[in-house]
Amino acid sequence: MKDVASVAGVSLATVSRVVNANHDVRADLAARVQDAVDVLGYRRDLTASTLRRTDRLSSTIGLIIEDVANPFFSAVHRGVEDVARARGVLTFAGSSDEDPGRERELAEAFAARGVDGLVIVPCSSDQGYLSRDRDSGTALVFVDRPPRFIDADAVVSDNAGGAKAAVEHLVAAGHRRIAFLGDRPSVSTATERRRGYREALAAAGIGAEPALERVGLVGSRAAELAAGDLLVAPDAPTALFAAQNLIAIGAIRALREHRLQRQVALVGFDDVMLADMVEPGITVVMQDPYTLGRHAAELLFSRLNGFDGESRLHVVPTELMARGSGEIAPAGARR
Amino acid sequence: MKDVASVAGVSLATVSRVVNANHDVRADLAARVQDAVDVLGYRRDLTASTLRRTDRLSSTIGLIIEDVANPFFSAVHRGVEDVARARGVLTFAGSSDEDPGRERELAEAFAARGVDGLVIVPCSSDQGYLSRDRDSGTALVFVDRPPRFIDADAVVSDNAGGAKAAVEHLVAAGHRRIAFLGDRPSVSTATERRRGYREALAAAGIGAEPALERVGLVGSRAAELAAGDLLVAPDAPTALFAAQNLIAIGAIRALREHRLQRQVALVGFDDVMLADMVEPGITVVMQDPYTLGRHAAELLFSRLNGFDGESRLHVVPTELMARGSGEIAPAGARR
DNA sequence: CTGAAAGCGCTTACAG
DNA sequence: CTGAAAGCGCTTACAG
Repeated sequence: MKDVASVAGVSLATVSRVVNANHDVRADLAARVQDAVDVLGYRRDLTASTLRRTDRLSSTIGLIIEDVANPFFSAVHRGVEDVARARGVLTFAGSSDEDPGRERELAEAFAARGVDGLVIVPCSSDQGYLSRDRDSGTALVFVDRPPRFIDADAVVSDNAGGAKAAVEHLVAAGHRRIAFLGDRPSVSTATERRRGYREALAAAGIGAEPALERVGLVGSRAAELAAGDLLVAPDAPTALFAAQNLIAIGAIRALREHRLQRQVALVGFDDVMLADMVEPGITVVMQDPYTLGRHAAELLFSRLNGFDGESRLHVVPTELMARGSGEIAPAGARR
Repeated sequence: MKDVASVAGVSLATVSRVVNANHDVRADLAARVQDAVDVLGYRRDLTASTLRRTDRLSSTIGLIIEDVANPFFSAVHRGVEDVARARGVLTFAGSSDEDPGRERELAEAFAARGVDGLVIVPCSSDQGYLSRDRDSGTALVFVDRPPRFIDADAVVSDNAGGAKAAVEHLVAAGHRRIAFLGDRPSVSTATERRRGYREALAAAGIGAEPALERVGLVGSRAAELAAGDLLVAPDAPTALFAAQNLIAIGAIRALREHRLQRQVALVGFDDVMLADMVEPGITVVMQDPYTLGRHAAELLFSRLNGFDGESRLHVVPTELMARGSGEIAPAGARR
C-alpha cells in the first residue's frame, strides 16, 4: 500500500479510501490510485485491515461438524458456504469426530484466528466454554443439535417427530417388534430419535423391549454387526429403525447377508445416495441438511448484522419417503 | 496481552516470549505470566502475531474443490484436513462449481486473508494468475487435476489407466459397443478418461463411434437422460462406461427405468455408497480421494518446510472392483 | 477532499 | 534473562 501511495503520489490514507470504495475522494486521484493498484498488482492485506478496523470483522466464519466427509454434514457445510459466500465471507471447516476435546480445540483455533462467528454441531456435553467468545462479540449458532449450558440460536431437524413418524409407519404395516439402531447417547439427535421411537411404541400400546434397542453404534460396520445380531436372535424383530445414515447402510448390509431384505422391514433416518435404487428401495425419514446449513448461517449473519433479540430455535421438518423397505409386512401377518 | 503484562508485572516482550514457549525466560516470571494468562482468560491474537512475525505464517491453508458436498471431493477435503490438523493448521474450504471465475475469486479471497498455501482442484483453463501468489511465497499444490500454465506440485488419480482398465474389462466380457458418458471436456479428468476409453477400444481393434460418446454431462440427471437416449436408440450400446460418480448414478437410474440393468453392462468411475448393494452390484474403478487429499497436503507442507526442488507429480493408482454390473455379457453373445 | 499521525495486537532486533 | 522501542499493513479520528 505504501508503494501504491508513492506511485500514485498520494497519502496512505487516500489509497485506503480508494481500495475501500470510499467515495469521498476526488475522481482524478481515485483514478491515479486505481492505476497504481493495477500496475503493481496490489492486493489489500485483509488481516491487517481487520486488526485496525473499528468493527474488527474478518469476513471469516468457522464451521465445526462431525465429519466434513459425511454426506449429511457436507451438505450442511454447503448450505453454510453458500450463505457466507453471498456476503463475501469465507468458511473454515473442521471435523470434530464426536470428540469434545477436538470440538473445543477447533473453536479455540478458529477464535484465535479472529472468525466473526461460529456454526457448530456440538458434541460436547457442555458448550459453556464458548460464553467468553460470545461475550467478546463472536456470533454463535448451533446446528443439527441444540446447545447445552449456553444460550444461542440453533437450527435442528424434527428428530423426535421424524422418528415417531417412522415407527408409526412400521406399526401401520403391522409390526410390533421393531428394533432401534442408534448412535451414541451423547449425540442428542440419537437420543431424540430414540425418544420418538419410544413414544410411538407407547402410543401404539407396545411395551418397550430393551433387547431391541441397540445404541452406541459408530459407523456402518458397527451397525451391520448389531443388526446381524438382532436378526439371528430368537424372537428377532420384524422391522428395523436405523436412526442415522451410516447406521442405515450397515442395516442394509446385514439384511442382505441374511437374505432378509424382503422379509424384515427397514426405515432409515436421513437419505443416502442410491437408497432408492437398491431392492427394495429404502424407506427413509428425509432431512434437509442443506437447508439446515443455510438457516444456521442466516441466523448467524442476522446476529452479525446487529440483531439482538432472544435466542431462536428453528426446527426444520422431516418427511417420510416410502420406497418399499418400510412397507414390508411382518412375516406371519394375516391380511 | 497488555493486561497480562501489567497483571504479571512484566513487559510485553516477556509475555510474548512465554506464550510463544520461548524458554529463555526465568521460571518464576514465566509462572507469573502463566497465572495472569489463566486469570484473565487471555488468548493470543494469531492474526496480529502473523502480521508481525518474520515468517509471516498464518497456520491456515485454503482448499478449492468442485463442491464440498460431493462425496468424492469431501473425502479429498478430509485428507487435507487431517494432514493440516496434525500441523496445527486450519483449512478454509470453498466450492468452485467448475466456474473458473469462482475458482479465481476463491483463490484471491484466500490469498487476501494470508493463507500459507493453497490446495486446488483447478477448473479454469489457465492457472497462470496464481504465479504472483506463488512468487510471494504462497505454497501451491493441485489435486485431482494437473495445473496448466503454471509449474507446481500435483497429485492425480491414474485416470486414463483406470478408464482403460474399465473398457478392457468390458471388452473381455465380449462387448464391442461400449458407450462413454462423461463430464465436460474442460474437466481434465473427463478428457483423460475418454482418452483411456479410446485407447482401450483402439487396442481391441474397435473403431471409435462418435454416437456412443456423450460428454458435457453435468450431474446425475443429465447423465440419466443421456443414458436413456442411448439405450433406446437403434443399435444401442451393450455396455456403458460412466466416467464420474454422479454420472454413474444417472446411468444406474436410466438402466432401471428401461429394466436393462441385467442386460446392459455398466462400469462406473469412482465408488459410491451402496454401489455394492444395488442389484447387480456396480462394478467401478475405485479412486482413493482421501489419499489424494493427504498426499496433496503433504506436498504442500514439504514446500512450506523449505523443500525447493522441481515440481512433483504424484499419480495415485486406481483399482477395478468387479461387482456384477461390469461382468454382464452382451445380449446376443454366444458362450 | 486530503494528509500526518496514532494505533490495532503482536514480535523482534537491540541494549543492557 | 529482560525491557523499551520500532514496526508488520492497515484504518481512522483529527486538522486543515
